[in-house]
Amino acid sequence: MITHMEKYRNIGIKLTPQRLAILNYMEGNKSHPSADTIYSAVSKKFPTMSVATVYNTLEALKNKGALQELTIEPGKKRYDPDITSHHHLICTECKDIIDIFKKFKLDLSDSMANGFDIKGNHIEFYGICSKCSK
Amino acid sequence: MITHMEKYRNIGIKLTPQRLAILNYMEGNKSHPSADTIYSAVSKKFPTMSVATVYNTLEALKNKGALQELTIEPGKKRYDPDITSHHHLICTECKDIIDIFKKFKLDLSDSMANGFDIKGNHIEFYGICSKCSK
DNA sequence: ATATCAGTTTGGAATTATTCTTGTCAATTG
DNA sequence: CAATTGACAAGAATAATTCCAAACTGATAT
Repeated sequence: MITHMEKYRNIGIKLTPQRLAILNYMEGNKSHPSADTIYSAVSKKFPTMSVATVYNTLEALKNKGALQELTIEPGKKRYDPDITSHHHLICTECKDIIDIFKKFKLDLSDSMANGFDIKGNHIEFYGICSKCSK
Repeated sequence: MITHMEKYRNIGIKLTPQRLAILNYMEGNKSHPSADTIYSAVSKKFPTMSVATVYNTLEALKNKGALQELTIEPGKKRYDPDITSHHHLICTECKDIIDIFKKFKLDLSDSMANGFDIKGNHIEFYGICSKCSK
């Protein structure tokens, strides 16, 4: 059985209490929080932590493939601990984001790819959520 | 025949030299520039223009449907004068963006839509462009 | 168990992108 | 022509993020 600690060690970066706190906060988190939201939450239990640590940790975890950065809301990055390829449905009013796990066929012809080595794709569906449409 | 001026008048905002300069810069522009890039370019011919005017104009043009705002590169918005629905292929190295005009079937079941009133979608393909892969 | 050191944290300054405010001017209206 | 409105410039203010230098610490090798 793999414990949290073992799993976290496999990420390949030095474990510190601050990083553990961020990892625990992100574990299973479906709210796609921004750095600021993460900082607010984690610094409650860790009052001396600086925002720089949050940014450093998120960048390190992204580079190790432990989470993904979402470029969905203008002006800020958001983070998702689910690193499997999936898509997102975004409310243009409240910026709420929900996950879409359906697979789509998205082949580009060579001529369209224009010499690109294509690594992946991401679909954003946008609309108005039920709360905001009331 | 519709002249530029007539076409621009149809946008529905008051035309000013500054706005014309921005419209002319964006006309047919495939480079998906940021506000800063637009400011740099347009202020060469219009040295007294302020960044606020660029932001105001881009916001106004977006609201009038004369261009679209792209949330693709973290940390800054980019703008596209092509308002038809299309997708983008982004180089993760140099942030170059090229247009993809192919149509894809992207239906979501009602259960996945989760009460959302879906208005549209946008696919970003990402990869490494030929220049950067060298 | 301890020393070592590369990697990490902190707090604040700096930077970047964007928005806001204020005074001014130009165009339109009455 | 006076009043109103809309737009502009310049710079201040804000928000998100990055950078920096000094102090600290987890992991590894002794």
